[in-house]
Amino acid sequence: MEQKKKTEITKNKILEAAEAEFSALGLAAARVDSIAKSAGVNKQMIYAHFESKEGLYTAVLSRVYGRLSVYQETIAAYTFQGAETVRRIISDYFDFLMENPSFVRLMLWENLNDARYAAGIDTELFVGAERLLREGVERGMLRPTLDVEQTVISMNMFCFSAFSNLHTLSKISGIDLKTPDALRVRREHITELFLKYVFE
Amino acid sequence: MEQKKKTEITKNKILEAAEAEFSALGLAAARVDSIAKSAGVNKQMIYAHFESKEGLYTAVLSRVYGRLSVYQETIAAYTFQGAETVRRIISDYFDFLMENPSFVRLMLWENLNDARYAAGIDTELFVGAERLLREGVERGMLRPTLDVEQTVISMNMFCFSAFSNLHTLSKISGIDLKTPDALRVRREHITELFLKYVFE
DNA sequence: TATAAAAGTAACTGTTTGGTTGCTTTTCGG
DNA sequence: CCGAAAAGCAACCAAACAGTTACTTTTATA
Repeated sequence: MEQKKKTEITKNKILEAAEAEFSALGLAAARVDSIAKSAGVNKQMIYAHFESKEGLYTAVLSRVYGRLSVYQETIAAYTFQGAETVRRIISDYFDFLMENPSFVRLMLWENLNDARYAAGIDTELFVGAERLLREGVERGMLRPTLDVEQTVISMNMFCFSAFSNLHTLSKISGIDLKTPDALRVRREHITELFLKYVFE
Repeated sequence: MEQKKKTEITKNKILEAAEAEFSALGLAAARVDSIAKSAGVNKQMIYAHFESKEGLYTAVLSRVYGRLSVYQETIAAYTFQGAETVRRIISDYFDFLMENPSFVRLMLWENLNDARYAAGIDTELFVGAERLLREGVERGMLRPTLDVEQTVISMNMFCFSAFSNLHTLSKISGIDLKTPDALRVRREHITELFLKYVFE
C-alpha cells in the first residue's frame, strides 16, 4: 500500500479510538496510552500526527462538530410549511443527537471546561431554524409576537437536554429515559409543547 | 476549643474547599493536594476524615444534594392555584439553580460518569411538582389530557438546561446567556411556554 | 537499485499524584 | 495532673502518565 493512504488509515484509527476515549472519559481522564492501545498503534504515532494530547483532542472535536453540517444542510433546504416544518426542525435535530452520542458527551465535557477547546470551532447551528421561524412569522403563519431568538435557543436546549442528563433524571423520576421508546415519547412531548407555543 | 468542635470545623473547611475543587474540575481532574492547601489543612486530615478522594467526593455530593430539601419543602407547602402555581414551581427551581451553581456542575459531572456516585443519593425532586399538577388536573383547572409525568420531567430538564450548556450555546447563538438579565429572559420564556402548554 | 524521507517501534524519563508512615502536640476523662 | 486517645504534621513512596529518544523498517523516486 502506498504511504499516503497508510498515513490516513493510521490517523483515522487514532481519531476513532480517541473519540471513544475522550467522549467516555473527558480530556482530563483520557489516557494517551489507552488510545494508542485501542487504536492498535504505537503511542509515538499520536505525537507524530497530532503533536500532543490536546492537539488530538481538538482534532476529535472538529471532526465531531463537522457532522453537524449534514443537519444544517437538511434544514437549509426547507421552506416554511407550518406545523410540519416545526416538527421537522425538532425531529431532525433529535435524530442527529440520537445518532451522535459522542457529540452530546463532548459538548458536555467542553461546557464543564468553559468551552476552552470548542471556542475556536464555528458552527451555524441556529441560522437555519431561525430563518425558517422568521419566514413563518413574516408570512403570517406563526403569531407575530413570537420571540424567534428565544424559541430557537429553547428548541436547541430542549432537544439536547433529552440526551444530556439521563442518568440522574432517570434515577429521580423513576423512569428509564434512556430507552429508544422513552426518547420517542420525549420527542413527541417536546414537539407538542412547541407547536402549542408558536401557533395562535 | 474543645476537640469535637475543632473536628467539625476542620471537616467543614475540607468540604467547602472540596466542593469548589470538585465542581470546578470534576473528580478526575481535582487534586487532593490542592483541596488540602485551599482548605488550609494538612492532606492527611482528608484521609483521616474521609478515607479517600472518592469518599470525600461522595461526602460533597450528599451535602450539595441536601440543599434541594429547601426547594422541596417550599413546593410541598403549595396548593394548586392555577397559573400562579405553575409560575412558582418554575421560578423556585430557577432560583435554586441560580443560587447553587455547584449543584448544577456536580450533576453534570456525575451524568458524564454514569451517575456512579450520585446513584446512591435519594432525592424527591419530582414528587412535589407532580402532586401539584395532578391536583390541577383533578380539579379541572388544567386540561385533562395533560401528560403530568412528561411535563414534570420537562420542567426539570428545561430549567436545568438554562444553566448547563451556556458556554457553547452562547457561542453558537451569539448571545451571552450567562448574565443575570439573560437568565431572567429565559425564565420568562420557559414559563410562557409551559403556561401555553398546560392550560386549554 | 541506491538513497533519503517518512512510518513505525520499544524502552526510557521526569513529574505529578493518591495515599502512607512515623512522629509530635493537643485534648480530656478520671 | 497523668496517661491514653485523638488531632495534626512533614517527609516519603510507588504507580501512573505525558511526552521523548534512539533505532529499525518501509516506501517513493531518480
